[in-house]
Amino acid sequence: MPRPRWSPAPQQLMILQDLYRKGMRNPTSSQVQKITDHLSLYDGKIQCKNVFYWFQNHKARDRQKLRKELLHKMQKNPSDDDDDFPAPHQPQITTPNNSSNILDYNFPANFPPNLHTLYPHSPSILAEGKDTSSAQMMNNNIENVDFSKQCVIENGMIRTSVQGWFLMMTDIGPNSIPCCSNRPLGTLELFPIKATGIKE
Amino acid sequence: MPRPRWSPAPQQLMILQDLYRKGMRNPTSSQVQKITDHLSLYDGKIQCKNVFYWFQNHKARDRQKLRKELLHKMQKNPSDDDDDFPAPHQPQITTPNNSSNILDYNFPANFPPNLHTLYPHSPSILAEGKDTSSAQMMNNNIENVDFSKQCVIENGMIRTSVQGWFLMMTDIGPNSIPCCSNRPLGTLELFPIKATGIKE
DNA sequence: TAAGTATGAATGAAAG
DNA sequence: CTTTCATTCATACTTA
Repeated sequence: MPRPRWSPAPQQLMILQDLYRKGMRNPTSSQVQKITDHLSLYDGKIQCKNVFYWFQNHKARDRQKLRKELLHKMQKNPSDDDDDFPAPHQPQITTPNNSSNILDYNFPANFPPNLHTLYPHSPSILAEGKDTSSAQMMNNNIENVDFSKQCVIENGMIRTSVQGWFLMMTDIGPNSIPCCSNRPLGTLELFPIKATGIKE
Repeated sequence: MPRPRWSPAPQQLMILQDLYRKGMRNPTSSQVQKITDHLSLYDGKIQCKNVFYWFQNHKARDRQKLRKELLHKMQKNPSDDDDDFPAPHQPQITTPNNSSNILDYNFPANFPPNLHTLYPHSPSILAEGKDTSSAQMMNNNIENVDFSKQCVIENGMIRTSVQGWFLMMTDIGPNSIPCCSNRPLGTLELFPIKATGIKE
């Protein structure tokens, strides 16, 4: 008997959207736990995986949409490729808020992400491989299989190190932005109050 | 309209699951090669990297699931435990094939991994000093547990810092890694299917 | 109801 | 290895 999939209640959706709007992209386990706990006030059947998937999907589709718009823009103004990007996002460092409400979540300094993170492709290189490395062989086609038709993904496990310009903007990791990652979560009460004043 | 990403055929999936169930976790390059070669009988478009990634993901998510279940049982009653992250599959013992094919794989001596493999430092569940990524678990968070040392030993995988990253997997031979060398390699002839001497 | 869409869920691929 | 990204599947919902 497959349980019907979770569907966020309006209140839950508002909270999630607000958190997302505030910059939350990859909530940590504790955050997911607390969010789930809080959202369960509105829907007892919510699970952590729902919150997790919600952020995954929302982020992915937001990015997808952005990518599509960008592509569309670049098709119209091909000459403006580089200038088409908005000005480099200024790191909006918000003052670390030590409020216990999770709705006071402050987005990290590197938010929103630069568009370069959407296409962080680097030219692949070939590398010498040892026959005992299974990872190394991944871009080797087996002999009796022909992949000439499709666009074979040739960049295997080896990538160049030219990544300084896009690595710095990778997102909100637990160990990236100190002001947002090392909160004393053990004593933090993320949902002390009911979510009020949230706008849609 | 090329299919951009490989999707295992049911037969392939059964074979992979069976190998995994038998204890295969980090197949060596030759093993991946043999598996890929064999699975290509069911899907000509399979590549070595597909097999490699399958094991990587399956292992990671299986481990993740184990972690969650363990924490669940240690935190609360497992009475109502249908929530949270789903189990991708349940190990179901199938009739072992005694022919000289893939199913003859014998799992290593250190399999299955006990809980110490997952928590080598006797995790204190309630510790909340550090945030873990939400992808790791959906319901509970564990404190930081460092597997790196053990993983290097156990998997024989190292990382170089040159040119991005690089995976090197040492082949577990009869005289390589002591803790994993008890594998009966003599019966590891996974795919002696081809009657014609291909090579070697 | 069929077609199209929005989105929860899952997983292959890859980055870190 | 862990974590994240991209793609796809599955299904509830919307629309004509």
